[in-house]
Amino acid sequence: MTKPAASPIDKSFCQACTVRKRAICADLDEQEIAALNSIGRQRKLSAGEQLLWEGEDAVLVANVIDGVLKLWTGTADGRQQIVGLVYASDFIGRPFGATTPYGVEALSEANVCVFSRKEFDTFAREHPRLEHKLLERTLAELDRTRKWMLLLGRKNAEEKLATFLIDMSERLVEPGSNPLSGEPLTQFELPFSRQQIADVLGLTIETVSRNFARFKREGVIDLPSRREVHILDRAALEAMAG
Amino acid sequence: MTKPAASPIDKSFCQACTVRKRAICADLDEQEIAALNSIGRQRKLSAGEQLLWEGEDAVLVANVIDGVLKLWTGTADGRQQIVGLVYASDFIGRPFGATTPYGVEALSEANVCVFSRKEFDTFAREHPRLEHKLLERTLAELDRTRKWMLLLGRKNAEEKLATFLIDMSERLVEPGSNPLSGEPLTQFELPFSRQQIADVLGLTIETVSRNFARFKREGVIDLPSRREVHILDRAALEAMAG
DNA sequence: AGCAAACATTGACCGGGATCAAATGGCGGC
DNA sequence: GCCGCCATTTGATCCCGGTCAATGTTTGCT
Repeated sequence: MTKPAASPIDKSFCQACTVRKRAICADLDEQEIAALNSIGRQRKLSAGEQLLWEGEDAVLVANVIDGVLKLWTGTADGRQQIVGLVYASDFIGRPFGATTPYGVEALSEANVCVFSRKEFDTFAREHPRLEHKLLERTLAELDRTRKWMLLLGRKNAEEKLATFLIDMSERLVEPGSNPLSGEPLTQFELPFSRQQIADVLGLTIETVSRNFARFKREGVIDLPSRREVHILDRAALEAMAG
Repeated sequence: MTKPAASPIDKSFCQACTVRKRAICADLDEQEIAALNSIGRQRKLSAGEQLLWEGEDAVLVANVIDGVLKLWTGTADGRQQIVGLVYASDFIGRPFGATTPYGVEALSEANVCVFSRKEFDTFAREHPRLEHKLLERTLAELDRTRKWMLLLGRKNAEEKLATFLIDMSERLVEPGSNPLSGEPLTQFELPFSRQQIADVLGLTIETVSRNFARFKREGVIDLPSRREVHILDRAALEAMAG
C-alpha cells in the first residue's frame, strides 16, 4: 500500500535512491517506480549480518543501495567458498525459485532495498522492461562467474592474488565520485579480511598473507595498513595475473 | 521471411523439433514460433567442431537440439578450464552482448538451431514470454555455475571426481526415454575424454585416471570400457562427494 | 590383419600450497 | 597509556596433486 502522500524528500522513496539510474529499476517510469516502491522497503545491515541462508525458502530479493555483500556456500566440514560479491546497484536473491541457493552476508555496513520474492516475481512478470534489465544483469553476472572459474580451476596462488587485486582496482571505483569512470584505481581500501580474500580465491589465509608480503617485497604493491592497497607497478601485476 | 507453405513433415520446422517443449521456445504460440522459425536455421556439428570462439564478435546464438557441447576459456599458456556443459534444449551464446565470452565446442556430434544474435535480440525484446524463459534458464545456470565454484575452489581430487560422477548420473538421463524422470542412472556412457573431465574439474588427466582406478579398486564404480561407468555403490560415492 | 596415432594408465619424483605452531601487530576498552 | 583480544604474519614441515616418463590399450585406416 502506497503511503497517501510521499514527501519529495522522503529518503525511503525510490526517487531519492542513489542507485535509481543504475539498478534494475532504471528503465521504469514514474508510475511503475511508485508501484515498485510500494512493495519494497529499505533495510540497514551491519557488517557480518546475514540476510539470506543457503537452502532456506526464497522469501526475499533485494537491490543493494550501498555497501558490499558476499554470496557464499560451504561444505559440511566448514570449508567456505565465496561465489560472488555484490556492490551498490547489484541485485540479490533468487527470483522465480523456491529456495535460496547460497548465503548472503554483509561484509561492510550496507543498505538494501528488499522485496517479498513472490510480490517481486509478480511485478516483474508484469513489467518486461524490468525483466529485461534483470536478464542483462544475470547474463553479465554469469559471464563474470565463469571467468572466475578459470581462476579457481587453473591459476596458482600468485596468479590468483594478482588477478584479484586487478579486479578490485577496477570494481571499487566509486561510480559517482570519479568523473573519468572506467579508470582503475591505484590505491583503495579492501572491504575484506584476509580470510575473506582466501575464501574468494580458494586459498588459505597463510598463502594469501605470504603472497601479499612477497608482492610488497618485490615492489609491485604497497600495504600501508591491513586493508589499504597501493598498486605501484600495475603492468607487473597484470603480467602476474596471466 | 516464412516459406509459403512449410510441409508438416519438414524436419527443419520447429513443430518437428524434439526440444520444442523444453527449450526457451516452449511458451511461444503457433504464430510466434513461425516467426522465430523464419530467422533460425539448423546446423549439424561434428565432434570437436568449434561453433564460437572466445573474444570474437557475438554473431550468433543457438538452441541445442541434441548432442553435448562444452563452454571453455583458457590462459595464454594453454591451460584450459571448461566453464559449462550444454545438453539438448539448452541455450548457447551471449544475447545482448558485443563479444562472445567463451569458446563453444561440440564434444559429440550435435545439432543446433542457430540465429543471428542481432535478429534474436530484436525478436526477444518483442516477446516477453521468450525473454522470461531465457531469464529463468540463465538464473538456473548461474546457480549451477556457482555451485561448481565450491568444487573448484575447495574440494580435493576425490571429492571432485565423486561429485562429477553423481552430477553426470543425474544429468545424462534421457528426457524422453525414461518415464521415471528424475531418477539418476546407475550406468551411463560419458561423453568426455579423460582430458575433458580434467578440464571440467581443474585437475590433470593423471589425477583423474588414478582416482578412477582407485574408485574401481574400492568397488565403488566399475569401468567396463573407457567411457562407460557403472555406479556400484551410490551411497559411498555421495559420501565421497562431500 | 597390421600398423600408427591417439588416448589412457601407471610409476617415480617433486614442489606448491596446506597444515600446524608460534610470534607479532593493531585496535578497542578502560 | 596499558592491556587483552583477535587478525595477521612468519616459520617449519608435510602431503596431495602436478610433472615427467614409460608402458599399455583403443580405435581407425589401409
